[in-house]
Amino acid sequence: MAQSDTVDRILDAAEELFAERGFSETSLRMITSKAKVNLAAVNYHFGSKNALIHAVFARFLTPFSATLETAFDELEDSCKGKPASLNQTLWALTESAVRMPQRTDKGISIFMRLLGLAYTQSQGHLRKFLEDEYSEPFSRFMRMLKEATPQLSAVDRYWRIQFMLGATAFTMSSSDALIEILENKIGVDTTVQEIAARLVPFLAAGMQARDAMLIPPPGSMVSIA
Amino acid sequence: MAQSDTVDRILDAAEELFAERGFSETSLRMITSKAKVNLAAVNYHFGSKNALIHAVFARFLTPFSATLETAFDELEDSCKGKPASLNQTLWALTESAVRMPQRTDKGISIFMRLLGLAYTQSQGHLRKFLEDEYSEPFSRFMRMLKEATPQLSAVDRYWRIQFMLGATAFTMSSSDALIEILENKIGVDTTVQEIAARLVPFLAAGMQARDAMLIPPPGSMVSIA
DNA sequence: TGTACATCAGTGAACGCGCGTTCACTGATGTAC
DNA sequence: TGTACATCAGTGAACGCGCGTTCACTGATGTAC
Repeated sequence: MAQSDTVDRILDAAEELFAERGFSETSLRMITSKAKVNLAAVNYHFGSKNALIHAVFARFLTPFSATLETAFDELEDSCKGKPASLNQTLWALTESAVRMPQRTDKGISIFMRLLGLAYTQSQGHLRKFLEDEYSEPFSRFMRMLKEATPQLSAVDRYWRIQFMLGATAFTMSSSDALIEILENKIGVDTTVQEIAARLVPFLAAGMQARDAMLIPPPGSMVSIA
Repeated sequence: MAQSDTVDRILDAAEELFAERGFSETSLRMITSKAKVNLAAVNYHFGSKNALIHAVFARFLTPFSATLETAFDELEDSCKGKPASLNQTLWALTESAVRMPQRTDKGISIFMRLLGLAYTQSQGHLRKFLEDEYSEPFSRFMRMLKEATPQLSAVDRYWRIQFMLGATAFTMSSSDALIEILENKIGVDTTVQEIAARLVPFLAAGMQARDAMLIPPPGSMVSIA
């Protein structure tokens, strides 16, 4: 018998369908029929649907977090003790995502979309799994952001980081659809790399915005010039 | 018999559960037992689960788009033919959302979370419903953004608008959770209004970032200073 | 080398369950004459 | 004013369906002696 590829076929099909439709909207029967394997094979190899979801994430997050650690190491080495700049930190993250070896040409957008879903769909078990397995590179990224924005108060930084995560997860998770809309509207074709290249300056500018926080008194907002 | 409030009780329960758990993860049985009405009442009053989802959105979107139209009218009046600034446009939107009469104190975050879900969960019927019913204020907002950022190319503007939508939908849709995390971490309590007040300058700065788009040649990214 | 047994990947069919929806029915209120 | 009928909100129970999971089983390969 040739070395079994059932496990990989299941993971490939699951990854694509989850990214397309979300977790609860994707049934095991969809996955197994796309993967051309027996329905029972999922539970045989993975144990449960939730464990399959974890395996899908582990397959791309484990190499990604290794790549990311290396990129952060190199960045910190090249900075010789001084903290890396905000732009450098964001680029290190972006480049690590974009340069990941991809199984398909849709690789990056599937990857981003899954991350977005993980954040968005309230799957308790998944959140817990990700926290248990991948909190370290995440914490490190947060630490570097903190060092790169010493002018911000902790509260400002917290919210602005959420805004960044939102813009990124949201855009990247719908990148396919957004690229298609732009193609239809203006006839311009776009790669995920180009989106990332536009996103980084937007995020950097937002993070470094002057703290213009002021809540206009009720009623005055519209009329002030 | 007292005037029936079954319809409202169903809408209240559905709104809260949808915001909490998403659409497919919320069953009619959860809704009817929370609303303390008979299971069959949903199909009696609304016809189907999808129609109930539409009704939940219509109940808050219809007054909101009216409020928004008024705010935009006032803003354009006060500008006397000149285009409104980016800040003014964003504030008009934010204020309209924040000032909406709320049924409960959780009103705004439920509202934002539902909008985020509508964008995020791939419910074809819902996207179509929203496009059919509420495309006008959305198009108007887009037009005003275009006039407020004449320096941007159409492509730049398109992507930056997506980044703004992402940051907003994402943050606001998780606002409850994010506020709680901050409370636990730093002991600071936050209102949705304050989040909005921090979000607007972030978005404005991002929209107006210098077009620093450049893709570093592969390999050079980490090492350049 | 031959035989007996163990391991393993995979299968086909069924399980019980919760889902959205339907349907015949009730009982209160409104309307026509 | 009384009676017959229509309308309407709501109900209880059941429907068929797709779901994740389980289980007894097969057949190929590996291992022990």
